[in-house]
Amino acid sequence: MTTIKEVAKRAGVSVGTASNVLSGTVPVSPARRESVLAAIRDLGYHPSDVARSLKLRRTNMLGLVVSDITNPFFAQLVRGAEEAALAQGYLLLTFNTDDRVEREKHVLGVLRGRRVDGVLLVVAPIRGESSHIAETIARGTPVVCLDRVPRGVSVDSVTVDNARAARECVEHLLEMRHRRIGILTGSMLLATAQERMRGYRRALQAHGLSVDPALVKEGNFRMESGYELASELFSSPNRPTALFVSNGLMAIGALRAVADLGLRCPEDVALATFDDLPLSEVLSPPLTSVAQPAYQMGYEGARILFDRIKSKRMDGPVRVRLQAQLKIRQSSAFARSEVTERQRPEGQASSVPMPSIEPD
Amino acid sequence: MTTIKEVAKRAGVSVGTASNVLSGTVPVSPARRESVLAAIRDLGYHPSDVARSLKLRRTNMLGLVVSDITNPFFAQLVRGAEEAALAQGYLLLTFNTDDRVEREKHVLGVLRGRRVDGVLLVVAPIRGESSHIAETIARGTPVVCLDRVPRGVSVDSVTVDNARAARECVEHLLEMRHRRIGILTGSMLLATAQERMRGYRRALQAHGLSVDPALVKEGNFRMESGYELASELFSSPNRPTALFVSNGLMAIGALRAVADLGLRCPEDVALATFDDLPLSEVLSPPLTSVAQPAYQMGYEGARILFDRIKSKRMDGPVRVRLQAQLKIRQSSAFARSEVTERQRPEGQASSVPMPSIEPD
DNA sequence: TCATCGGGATGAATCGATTCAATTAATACG
DNA sequence: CGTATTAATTGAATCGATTCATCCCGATGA
Repeated sequence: MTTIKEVAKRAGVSVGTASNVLSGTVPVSPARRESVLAAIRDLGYHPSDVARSLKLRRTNMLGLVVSDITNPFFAQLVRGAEEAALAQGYLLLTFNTDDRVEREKHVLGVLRGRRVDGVLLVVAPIRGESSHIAETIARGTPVVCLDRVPRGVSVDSVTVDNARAARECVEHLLEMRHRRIGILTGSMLLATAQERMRGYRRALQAHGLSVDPALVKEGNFRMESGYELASELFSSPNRPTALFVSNGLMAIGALRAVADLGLRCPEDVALATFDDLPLSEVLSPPLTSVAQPAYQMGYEGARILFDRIKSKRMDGPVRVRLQAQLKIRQSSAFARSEVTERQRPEGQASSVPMPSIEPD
Repeated sequence: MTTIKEVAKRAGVSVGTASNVLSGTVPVSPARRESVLAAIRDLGYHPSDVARSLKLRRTNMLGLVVSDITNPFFAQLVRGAEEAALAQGYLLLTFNTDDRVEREKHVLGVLRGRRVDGVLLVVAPIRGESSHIAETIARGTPVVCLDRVPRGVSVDSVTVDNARAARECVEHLLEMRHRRIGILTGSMLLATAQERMRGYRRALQAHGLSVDPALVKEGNFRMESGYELASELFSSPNRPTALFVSNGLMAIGALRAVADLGLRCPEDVALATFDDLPLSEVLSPPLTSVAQPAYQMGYEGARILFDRIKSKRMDGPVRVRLQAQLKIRQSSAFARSEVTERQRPEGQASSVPMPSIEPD
């Protein structure tokens, strides 16, 4: 691997001059500049970002810690963060924690060793306070939390207005004349799960209904969990006529449970869910779902992080809250639908354009 | 940020000794070892991997370049690579190229600057030869290609036996009495697409059938492309009775097209596809699909890379070929099915356990 | 008593860049 | 022509680790 010293020697200049040609911050006479550029070309020189990072005490790398990249929601979020990062010349060191705090802590330690300039973090559920995050920030590494805000920590964040979106979604089910509406939540240690639960409760209360504990099931945001909880819920004697699921993977599990129990959706049970998976539209029935701006969340998070990094401000936390969008499809049709299978309107789903994998 | 020099000073020893305590390669007297450890604790010292990388001329980082992480197949592959990497103390710098060669080239340049120890690469389709890959290897950065092998380059690879899997899949459709079987391929610039096409052709030939060009549609492995091509294919006067789709995203598009055309699957048209998405089972109908060992591919690729890195061998390329597994479900039921909707056997799909997101 | 041996410890050199004080060259001005 | 001024260039110090030649000192043996 050739170094700047070799370039300088071949061009017959000092390393300082060679460096100045590279950076362009200090003027260099055309003649020398040319010979340096020629040397670079001849030797196929590429500067070492490692050496540069050491000297500048800045790595131009960000840590990106998510729960699980195979969850389409996080995959989108990662893409958004990547786009923003690359545009600023930053690279992403990506990690999955599978929602395990010990992995999260470990990863934060690793990132410290690597001297990343900042961290984008989707926190794992944890009982008690997250001191390791506060410590990371105190040590001088800015952190921006995405999707979920940890308790007891003052930290920048980009989240979705979960309560509002959940409420809107459940209200839609109420408008569809449902009165017994169940809910599958994620781990109640997570702010997102709590907020979605709150939205559910508010919607019911606004309609003079109260929450029936038998219809509330706490899971862990995974498909298996959705399957199991929905199975329990739907095989109980007086099962709900509609179900609000608080994330996409659980919804898929729930749908599977519905099918396995020989129930039909939406005729026997209506479904509405958080997360608009690319497949929500192709499923049968197409799923009514809350489309979260995952890509934007990653993108915005990275921008906030850059701002922290560049300004070096340590002032009060920036909290950005994005709005989600309810997409009404056929899984939440009227209870005791009057229309038959054949006649049911197809308008809703078909009029929506094909979802694009490519953001923007 | 505290340095080893400060640790040494506080412990009253030389930096050399402090370093020796850290590495443990050189014996240090118990008394000094203790005082160094105490200093480390007091100061909250974490060694800088940047400085260490510079000195050791090794970064313990791998580049991971994939097409698009929102494709569940690649998400799984990334998880496999991450698992293997972390186990060896390596970190992953992850990039998406969206199958654009210019991005691939750019990323390879960036990774060069970062001095990664190796690269895991899912190549983008390209016309002509991929000299940039050969150059990367020649410069001393080992590369392992995953899923797709570039043409004209001698490089390590981990791929799936696409031809065999495709053939098996199409033969299954033939056994289901289909005779007019269409195919949606990916970009024919990709080895994977070619091989799957070959498998399709071989299966037909083995049954005395020849490939009807009107039933062959080339796409780009994306959902939109699957939708468009399937729409064309199925609205033609004498449409196929079955369709073999060469990747999961296109299959979802195709399924959508089938629905939009008012056709039923499998009654009007049977479907079988590459890629066993987590939702394949939940779709209606559950999709017959070729389950690729994506996770394993990432894992194996990383292992091969470590071997190259550590052994520094530059000998002939290692080519690992993994086998895929055909999962027969209801989307490929008998043509002109005698069984009615209600009576159709549910065995196949329901007996399969819930797909796990967690590998292993 | 003196030479030998060896385990520990030291500190300078090194990795490959950036940067800045010092120096040199070029130009302008009186 | 000498000096002040500006512009370009140099080279050494620095970032924070590792490593190795060298040195120190106590123990051992003759």
